[in-house]
Amino acid sequence: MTQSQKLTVKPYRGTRDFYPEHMYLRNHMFNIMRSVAELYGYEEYDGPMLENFDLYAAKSGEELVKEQLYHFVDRGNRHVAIRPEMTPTVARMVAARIGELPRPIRWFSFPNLWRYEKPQRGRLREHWQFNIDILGSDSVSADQEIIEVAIKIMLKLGADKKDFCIHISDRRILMYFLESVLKLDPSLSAPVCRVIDKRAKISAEDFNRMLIDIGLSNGQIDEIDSYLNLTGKNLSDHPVSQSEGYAELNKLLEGLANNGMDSMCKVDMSIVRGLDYYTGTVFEMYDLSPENRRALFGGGRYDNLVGLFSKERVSGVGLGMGDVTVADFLQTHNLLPKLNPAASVHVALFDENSRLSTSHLANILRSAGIRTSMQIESARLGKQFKWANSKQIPVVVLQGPDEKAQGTVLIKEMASHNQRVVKEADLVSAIHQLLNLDV
RNA sequence: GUGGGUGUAGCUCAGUCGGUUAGAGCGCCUGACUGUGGAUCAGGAGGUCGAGGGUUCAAUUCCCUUCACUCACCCCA
Repeated sequence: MTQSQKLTVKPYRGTRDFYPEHMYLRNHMFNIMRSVAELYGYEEYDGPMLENFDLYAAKSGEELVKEQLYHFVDRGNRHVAIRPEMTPTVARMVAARIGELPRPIRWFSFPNLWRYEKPQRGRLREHWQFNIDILGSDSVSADQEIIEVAIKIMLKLGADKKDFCIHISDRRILMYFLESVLKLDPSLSAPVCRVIDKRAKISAEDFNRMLIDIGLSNGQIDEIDSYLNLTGKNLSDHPVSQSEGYAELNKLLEGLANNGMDSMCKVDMSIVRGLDYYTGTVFEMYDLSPENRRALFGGGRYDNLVGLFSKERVSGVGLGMGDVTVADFLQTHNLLPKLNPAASVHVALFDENSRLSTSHLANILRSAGIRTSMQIESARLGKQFKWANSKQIPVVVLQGPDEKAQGTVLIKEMASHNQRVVKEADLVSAIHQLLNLDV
């Protein structure tokens, strides 16, 4: 092979390699999410990365299927898709056992998802997403629980209460507003929703012009303005307080306040969300740092996705949290975890003659539960210490001929440069002591 | 899909108004130091200057195309 024929080392466009330091961060985030989910009694599941193409053709947005879905025909002539989202898989799995699963169903997962995007900040072709759902309950308490889990995760990741805010709305209030207050032609509601969704990002002039372009009157635009300015306080005076969604939203806020979560939440009528299948509560979490003002993740209540597969109606509420956006949040707020050394102790190898006894020493440490790496290639001791230093391993153990003859071992603490000689029998306790001091 | 910016060593970047053999810092390897790492010193490896084509006596430099990265849109969570 000539130079020009060498394969590229770059990962496929829009995907990432997770080197150990990246994997460490991903595991850090996911371990915290997992522990909070389990604390609330949720169970972990997973599904295949490949699904029947029809699963997405049925319900996911047209854009998603036409432009962004990875799909192919397999050797058995089946039309197969790589999952772009997890919700259809959850719905399918729940439907398959609809008769036997005790409800509510509390599940979570960490799927990798694929979309044929043009890669850009915060959007890649493959990303991992923490998905958590509660299915089989219509109660707003389920909505509350999902939001609580999200908040607990943020706090456990190290976020301050002032670092983030969950913006909450309810699709039913929005629908009531559009139909009964604004008396909008149903064909206009989708484009109007899209403009409302965008309002935070665009100027008031652009906002008004877009609504005029759609065909709204100035009076209607004023109505929309005052609707979007509603908060929890003045909501009760507005005509939408007649809607079913209003009562539900109130209950949700009451529940959150009861558990001390209300300071991290606020009513925001401009929250719409793109997916068609949301029917009730919708929410998005925002980073409050000026450097990273954007939605971190979102979710909401979707009624009857399970109905695609089953006669039975099962509603659910859930959220998806992407690894990319959460990592951005941690970085913005200086919350990235310190990389843990791969081993606590490195056992140096004096020379080839001491290989067997050195290997035995290393195994004594491992039996005691101490993470221990051992020198493989014999090399100059300076090189071995240098290696341990570059891997930030805090302790190096060495048994040369002198120590061997006396039944002792040399222990060196790298940070302080201190070293001492202990009896072989005291090795484990001496290491334990050192490592505890370190922490 | 649309528009802007950027591609030079593993990384961060200089440089070339077109002209011998393309540089620095950091990192890596070797040695000074055959029982000890963060310092110092010396040396070394590593580049078809993103790729292809064009203009020219001569292209890393100018032109075209293409690919990749990146930002903003579009779209979407």
